[in-house]
Amino acid sequence: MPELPEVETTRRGIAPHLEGREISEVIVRQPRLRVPVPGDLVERLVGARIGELARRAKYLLVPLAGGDSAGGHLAGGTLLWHLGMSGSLRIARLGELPKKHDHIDLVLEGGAILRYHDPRRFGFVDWLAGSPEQDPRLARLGPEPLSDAFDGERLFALSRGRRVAVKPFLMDNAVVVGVGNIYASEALFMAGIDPRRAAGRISRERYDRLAAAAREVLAAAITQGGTTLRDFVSGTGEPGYFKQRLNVYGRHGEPCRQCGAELRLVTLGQRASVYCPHCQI
DNA sequence: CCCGATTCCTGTAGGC
DNA sequence: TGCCTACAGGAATCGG
Repeated sequence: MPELPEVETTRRGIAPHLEGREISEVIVRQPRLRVPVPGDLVERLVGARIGELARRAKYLLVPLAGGDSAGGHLAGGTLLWHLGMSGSLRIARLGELPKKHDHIDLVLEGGAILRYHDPRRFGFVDWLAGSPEQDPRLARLGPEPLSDAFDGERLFALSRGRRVAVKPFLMDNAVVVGVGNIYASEALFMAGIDPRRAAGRISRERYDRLAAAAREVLAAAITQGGTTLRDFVSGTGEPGYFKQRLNVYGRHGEPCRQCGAELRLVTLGQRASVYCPHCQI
């Protein structure tokens, strides 16, 4: 499911096919996504030229400018795209027939198609008129986990007095963005921290380890093209290969790769959480 | 403010 | 080409 590494893998995969190209046609087969597809999306996009793709948290940002044949009065703004938990964006060839759950196509000049597939429809695409950072969905987000603004000091400072378990704390987008269930589980294993531990009762030193672990696991996952559990494919249609590197996520009942103890499953913040009762304290 | 619960959706797994 | 239920989850939202 798309977390930060999967969105980043998608951005890198589709960017060379999109940037600088004009959108010649837009096909919306299913407008009922998590957020309804804007009624004027097609007229906003047709004729627009795509700028440099960016990512903020798990959002993909597609800036639009007026194209040569647009007339121009509607061109501009930014697409805000979220892949939800089963969404993928990939490049399809002109003439490749859509399959079930292929909800949106952006047909580009030159014949490539950006195709959005999302069986569970938890994702969405929205159009923003102004600065993306002023959108309420982006305005209150914490720092990027791979930026200098994310470190053990921040985790320590924000967690004082908090009784919530450290795992949902790490998954809180106001604390740090982009860390979903998979990578929170893996980072806590790497740092040797019990996911059930109250966030406010973890030392500064251990938060330094946790921040470093989160950074490391996310960077490694990006290198591997993300994690494919079921649906995820990159912008070029490839699965991600980080699944084979997972130490705890989805492995409850199996032996810990470090110590051999049986991995345990608990629920924290309404999310399945797997941990090693021996290595994580 | 803090925290837990609920909601959206559909494919898959597991029990019978 | 068996039916039924539980579960997966990002993030907005609500209630205590």
